[in-house]
Amino acid sequence: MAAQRQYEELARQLSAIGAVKRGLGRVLPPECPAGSAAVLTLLNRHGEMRMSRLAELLAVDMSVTSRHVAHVAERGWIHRDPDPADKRSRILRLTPAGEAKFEELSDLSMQALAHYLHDWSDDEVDQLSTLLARLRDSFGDCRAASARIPQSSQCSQPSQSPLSPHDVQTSETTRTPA
Amino acid sequence: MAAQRQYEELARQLSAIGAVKRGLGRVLPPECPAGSAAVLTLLNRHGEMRMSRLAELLAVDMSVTSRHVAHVAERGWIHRDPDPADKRSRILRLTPAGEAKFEELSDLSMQALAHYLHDWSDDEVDQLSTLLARLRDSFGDCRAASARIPQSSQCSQPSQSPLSPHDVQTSETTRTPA
DNA sequence: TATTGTTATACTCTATAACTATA
DNA sequence: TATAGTTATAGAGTATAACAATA
Repeated sequence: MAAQRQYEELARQLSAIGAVKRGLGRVLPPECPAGSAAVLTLLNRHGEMRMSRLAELLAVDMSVTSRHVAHVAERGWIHRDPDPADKRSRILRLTPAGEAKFEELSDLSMQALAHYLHDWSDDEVDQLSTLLARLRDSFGDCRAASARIPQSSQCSQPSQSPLSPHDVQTSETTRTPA
Repeated sequence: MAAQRQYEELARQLSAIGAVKRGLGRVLPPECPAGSAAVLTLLNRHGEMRMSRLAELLAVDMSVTSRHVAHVAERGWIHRDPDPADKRSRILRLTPAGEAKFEELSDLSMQALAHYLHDWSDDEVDQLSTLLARLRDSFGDCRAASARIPQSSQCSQPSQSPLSPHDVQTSETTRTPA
């Protein structure tokens, strides 16, 4: 449990981080905004999945996911095949064109990061990634059920014991068992 | 200079951090969206300033700043007095009502952070704040002049020697000497 | 009845460009 | 001519609610 002074500083930094995200977004081609890039990236990384799973990975509402997915589907970058096991669902997967587009986006992003972070050490990049993953995880813990925050108290649920850098990564894949 | 694999991971984490920001934004009262809260926070922290300075601290265009400022001014949370030294400029400063509103927002944000990050150590919070500050600084370096990113190369300008945690904070205050 | 996904609507944030007033 | 700030317009991202189809 940190001091208020530290939380204030963290809140300021989080508020300011939007500028970095916009900077990275500016290297993307106009036909592929950040939302579309996120869809392609997650499908490339995790393989085919349903809408609901993608919505969880994106951490946005399903309606938002639906719009992003429609955008990339219209451009032929993904297929939306009906799920034989559940006709309400659709299975999303990259097309060859989508894989090519992902590679193009990835190259652009990697060049930008290599440019801006040229004087960062490997450890620093890793540390930041790990802390961001854990940050998202800490917020995800208390989001789904009741987002109510009790007056100046702590989470009442049993604390998920301190995460090792390796554990953090699992949050993405364990939150949707089905 | 880190490996592509690390940049990919960082890019994913940055893309996902929006969920955290939205989570924090949800604790704010409806009459004070995140943009307004940022204005109040920066004026509270840095004291009175001009629009152009605030736009830099917010890291958004002046037109965006103008809208956020108009919103908080309409609610009586700041004053916009003409600058006697330059009649084009306006000096922004918190009103007593604005200070009270800031305290209210601060309390809400602090409660939320204390809630979600209850199992974070002091060091971890500090590390994340420091790395985020440095991240913003690294992107700010190459933003103003020519945002062109040379094909797979590095910044050609003399590298600002590795920052200590303390140096990072100065970037906000040194970028606008006038 | 509950769940998956889509669509309609509204709101926030942002950038570009045109404009006013002043330096 | 250049700069500080405002406003109009457009676009991306998001959430809520109503809806259709299926479980």
